[in-house]
Amino acid sequence: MCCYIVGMNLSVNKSAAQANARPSYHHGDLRQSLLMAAKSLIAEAGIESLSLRKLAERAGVSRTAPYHHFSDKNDLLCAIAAEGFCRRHRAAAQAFDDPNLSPRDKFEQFICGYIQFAAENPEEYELMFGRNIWKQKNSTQELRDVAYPCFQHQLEMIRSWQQCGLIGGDNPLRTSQVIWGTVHGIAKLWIDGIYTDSAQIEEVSLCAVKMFINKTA
Amino acid sequence: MCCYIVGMNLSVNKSAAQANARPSYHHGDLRQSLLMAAKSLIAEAGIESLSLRKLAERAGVSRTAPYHHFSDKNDLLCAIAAEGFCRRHRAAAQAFDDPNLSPRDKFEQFICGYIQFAAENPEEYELMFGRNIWKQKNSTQELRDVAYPCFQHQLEMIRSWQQCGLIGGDNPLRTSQVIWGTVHGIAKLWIDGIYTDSAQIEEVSLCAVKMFINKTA
DNA sequence: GCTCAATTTTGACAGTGTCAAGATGTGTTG
DNA sequence: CAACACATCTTGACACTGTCAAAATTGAGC
Repeated sequence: MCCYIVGMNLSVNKSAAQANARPSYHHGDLRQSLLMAAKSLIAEAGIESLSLRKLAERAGVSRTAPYHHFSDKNDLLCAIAAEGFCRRHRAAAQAFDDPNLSPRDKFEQFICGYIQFAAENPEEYELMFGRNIWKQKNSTQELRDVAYPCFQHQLEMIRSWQQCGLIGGDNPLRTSQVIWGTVHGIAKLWIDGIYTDSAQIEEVSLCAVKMFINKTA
Repeated sequence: MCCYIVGMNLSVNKSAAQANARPSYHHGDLRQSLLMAAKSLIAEAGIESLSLRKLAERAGVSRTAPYHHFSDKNDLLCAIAAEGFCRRHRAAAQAFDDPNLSPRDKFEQFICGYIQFAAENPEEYELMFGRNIWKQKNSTQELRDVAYPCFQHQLEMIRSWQQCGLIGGDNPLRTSQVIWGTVHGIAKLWIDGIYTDSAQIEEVSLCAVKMFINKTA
């Protein structure tokens, strides 16, 4: 496989399998390419079927090349998860800071948005909250640096909804854990294929909103 | 490895590695032995580290022997999960049918009992509700036959609590999905190691109970 | 006692993550 | 410009996995 020897002008008529062969020995931005390829592979066939070897092949690189950019398979997964937390965090913060929305609307937006995010990116969500990453000492420092503020933000939102009397519960931390558990559980049950009818996830989300909102409010 | 040749009277002074070697070629009840060994292996080191080969070795049998009792690794896992559903179902039904408990007590018992079951048997719970088993067409008919009545029973309990005005929500199915989601989510977040402080799982459960119960009741 | 089916074994294959050692570039210093 | 150091990439190898095919062993029924 000496595809890196060919000059740029000669690398035109090559087999489709080598379509993504790079012109030079050094890839240039392999780390980013690996992340991209990994995300597309995961979206195509699920996390559990992602192997470093298939990933390397798709990136047009040898089996062990990824090890120079990620110490581990776990390290790679953590990096992808971190990206997911950033995306989700931005979206949640944006809705919460929208001055045109009432607290009630924001709460509904949070619940439905969370579950919708998980439903639209099931494999990525599975990765972000899967046991493989968080169990034991598997989580990278980078991942924790991104994820913890995300969790903290949720806590602050819950606290604000409690303060304006929209939702009940005494201890904000416990309340936050319950509500987070609810959206996480609904998302998980749906993603994992336990809820048989998947079309009504929106209805379930709205039902959760109604059950948490104070009737007196 | 001709350990099955030795007569019963000669099989006394053997190495510790062959402690669980059986006296005859045919095991007798290998299927049950495999289930037992699998459960203990899972409890020891988690599901993901369970391999059929290690399992066979612990059962004192060759690598491929399990394939005559389970068509698949997945088949074995489904069988273990089915056992878990039976246990959980019995416990839940027993509490619900206790005539000495008020509806409120039963509800609290259900929420706390569910989460406690998951917390005490994290690996088994992970197996029962893990994606590997339910995703795609992986679930065995046997597993579904055991699990679906379990889900149905939950729905009926929720419906009864709604009818006596203990909890809100209109559509019983949706309400059931939300509450199930809540306990499942709390359990999962704890099992997967995302809640940092694990000692207060009881408090979280009680907070969930309070948030769902109607204030007017 | 012989046959047959159930059960278990050995052999093999493709796939996985990961380490060690060698090959190939790129940049930096004399 | 030459030589060296270093980052990057490759090949080779190892142990481990699930699973199939073919052979071996055993117990039950005629």
